Amino acid sequence: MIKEETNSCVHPFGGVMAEPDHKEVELDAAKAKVEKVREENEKLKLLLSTILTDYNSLQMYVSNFVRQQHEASKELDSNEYDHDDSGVDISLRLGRSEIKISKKEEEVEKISLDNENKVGSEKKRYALGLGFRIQSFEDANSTDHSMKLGYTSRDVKNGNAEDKCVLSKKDLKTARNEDQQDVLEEHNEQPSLKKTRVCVKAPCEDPSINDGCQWRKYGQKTAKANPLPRAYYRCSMSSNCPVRKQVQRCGEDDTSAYMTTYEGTHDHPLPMEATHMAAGTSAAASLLQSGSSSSASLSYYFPFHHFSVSTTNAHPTVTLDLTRPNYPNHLPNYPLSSSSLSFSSSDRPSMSNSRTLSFNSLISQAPLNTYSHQTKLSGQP
DNA sequence: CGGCTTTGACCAGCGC
DNA sequence: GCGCTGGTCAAAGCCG
Repeated sequence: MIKEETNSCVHPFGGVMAEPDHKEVELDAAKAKVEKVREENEKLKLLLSTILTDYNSLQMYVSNFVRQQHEASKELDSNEYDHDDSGVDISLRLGRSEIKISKKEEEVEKISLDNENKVGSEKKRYALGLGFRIQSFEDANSTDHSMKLGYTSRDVKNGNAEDKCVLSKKDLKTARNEDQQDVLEEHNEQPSLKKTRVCVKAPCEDPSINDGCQWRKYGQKTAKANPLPRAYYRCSMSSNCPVRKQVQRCGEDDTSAYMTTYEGTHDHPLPMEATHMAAGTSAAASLLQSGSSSSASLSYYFPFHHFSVSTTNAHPTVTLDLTRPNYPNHLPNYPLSSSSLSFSSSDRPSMSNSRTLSFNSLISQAPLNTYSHQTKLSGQP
């Protein structure tokens, strides 16, 4: 575009250049025009980027809105049929979000904020992390009661921990387990159920995708079901961060795919890249929240990827399969260059071009080339 | 030297 | 109660 304009400006006066001293004037004029066109070009670029941002935001908003409508109708259904698990409110805290899952949760949060004398309220409200909370609500009074019980037991435990004189390795472990249990209870508030897991199956040459977090390997095992080693990582961005992940090759016949399982809630702010990851997985985990397991409703949330939900072994698990594109039939000619498919509960549209695993691509293969290399599972070829 | 990985040992949960 | 298995620990080694 600029080039054409430039060419057309070379002889702005019809190519007539009678005198040599006019040449400089013409050159200056041409330069000025080029500069002007360049500025316009920049403005257009800026406008385009603004439009793209708006488009992404709008898409995210519509997606959230429709999802909320969907959840509302589901809630109505569940109330009508009075399932066994009615009255159980599952809330998720994944990524940076200020979306209230339900009015009940808002009330609970208000109560908890009051209990903490509103210290660090904003911090908690905007807490980052992969988290999962299951709370039982029968009525407002019982909620209040259960919460008070939770705090009381935790206070007692903390008190015991302070008084306890740790004498042995076993005691150390016990104390650590109690601390972890505290964290678990704090986030789940229902110890009988294990933490929600989000599995991401990614076709990748390297087992360790850079999801924005810093991980420290603390163990490796070969499970019987899968002879290939499974590596255990702990989040090392904070000394007490309870988040863990497991990385395992999916199978001998599928050596290029790795299953990464995330579990727990970060107790520290996450970098931008990790926020994107958490936002993506949050959408996956929100499937559990909706209580839906039908493929139709899952396709509704993830029209471009294969996914599944399981609750085996008391671990509610969402599996996102990035190795298997799942294109919707009703969108046969969906533009490949279309911008983000956002499952995000994040308040920021994803405009990052960092080399991280992202859920923003419509094509499942697309992120594969963007994995960065960190560590390797030993025992692989 | 500090941080990370490796790896054998230990522990708890679960099924029989 | 016992054995199996998955998850975790921690000492040793490696590396920048």
